[in-house]
Amino acid sequence: MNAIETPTGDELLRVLAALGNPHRMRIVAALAGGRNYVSRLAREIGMSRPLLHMHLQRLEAAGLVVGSLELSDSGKAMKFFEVSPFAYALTPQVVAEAARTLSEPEARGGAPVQGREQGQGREQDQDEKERAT
Amino acid sequence: MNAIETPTGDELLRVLAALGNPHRMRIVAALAGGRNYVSRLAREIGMSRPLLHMHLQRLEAAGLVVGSLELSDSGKAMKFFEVSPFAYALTPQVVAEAARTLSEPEARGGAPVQGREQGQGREQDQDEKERAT
DNA sequence: GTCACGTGTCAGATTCTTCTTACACCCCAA
DNA sequence: TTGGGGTGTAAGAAGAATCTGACACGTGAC
Repeated sequence: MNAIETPTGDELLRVLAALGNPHRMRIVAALAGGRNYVSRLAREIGMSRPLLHMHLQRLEAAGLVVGSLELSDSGKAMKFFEVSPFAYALTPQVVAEAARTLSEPEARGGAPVQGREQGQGREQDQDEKERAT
Repeated sequence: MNAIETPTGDELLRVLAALGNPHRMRIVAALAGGRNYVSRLAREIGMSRPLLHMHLQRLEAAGLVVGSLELSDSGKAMKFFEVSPFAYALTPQVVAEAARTLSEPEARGGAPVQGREQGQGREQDQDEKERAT
């Protein structure tokens, strides 16, 4: 199901913000060449593990990669990551459509729940005379 | 010429970072509905003009909108903006391809030149033992 | 037990982005 | 000259993102 569909505003926003970072682009690129576990990936791309961990969280929250904790043959728990086959089209129309379903800042940054909370319909309507000299 | 092509790493990065912001998504959405000039657009989407100016700069630097200073019939100089017909495909392969041509942080943030500086071929190769306790 | 290698997470410093406020300039109308 | 509406930009505050270093835990090999 990697057909190109219309994402919600928050989803597209998460995807774009996640991919709009050079480190995360490199991470996705590295994982596109095959799955890998965190420590090894950190070594390969020259990044500290805590940092990589954070970036992977962001990518996973955006649905761009998926991680699974597996047991190696030697009994060590290793977290493998791989890219999910995402496919987004980026055009003015798509952006315009997505922008209509953008939620408020609090709802976005607050809790990364995937349950849709209803749009509050709050549009901006004040006529903002900010030039008050 | 809005055919879907392979962007350079820096270009794609600028596009994604530019679009990965709720305000800028709304700006693109508003401009997708027709061209507009800065002050009016600021009033319509409820944003201060200096702030909108900054966001528009970012969008223009990413090539997503184009602005042109025009003279109104009453002689006032007005800066009109409109969306450029961009079209990017966002898939792991595209990201992987783009990531190979990512330049260094200084070159990215430093000067937004569009002249292509040749890829320096610097891959990460050091084996980074960051665990030095 | 100790070491090597895997996992995760937290606190704090640093750096980047965002946003407001204030200023300067131009043109036309009253 | 004053006022309204357009433009642009710069300084500094506020906030968010990034990054490091240190900690805690688990397992297999020596």
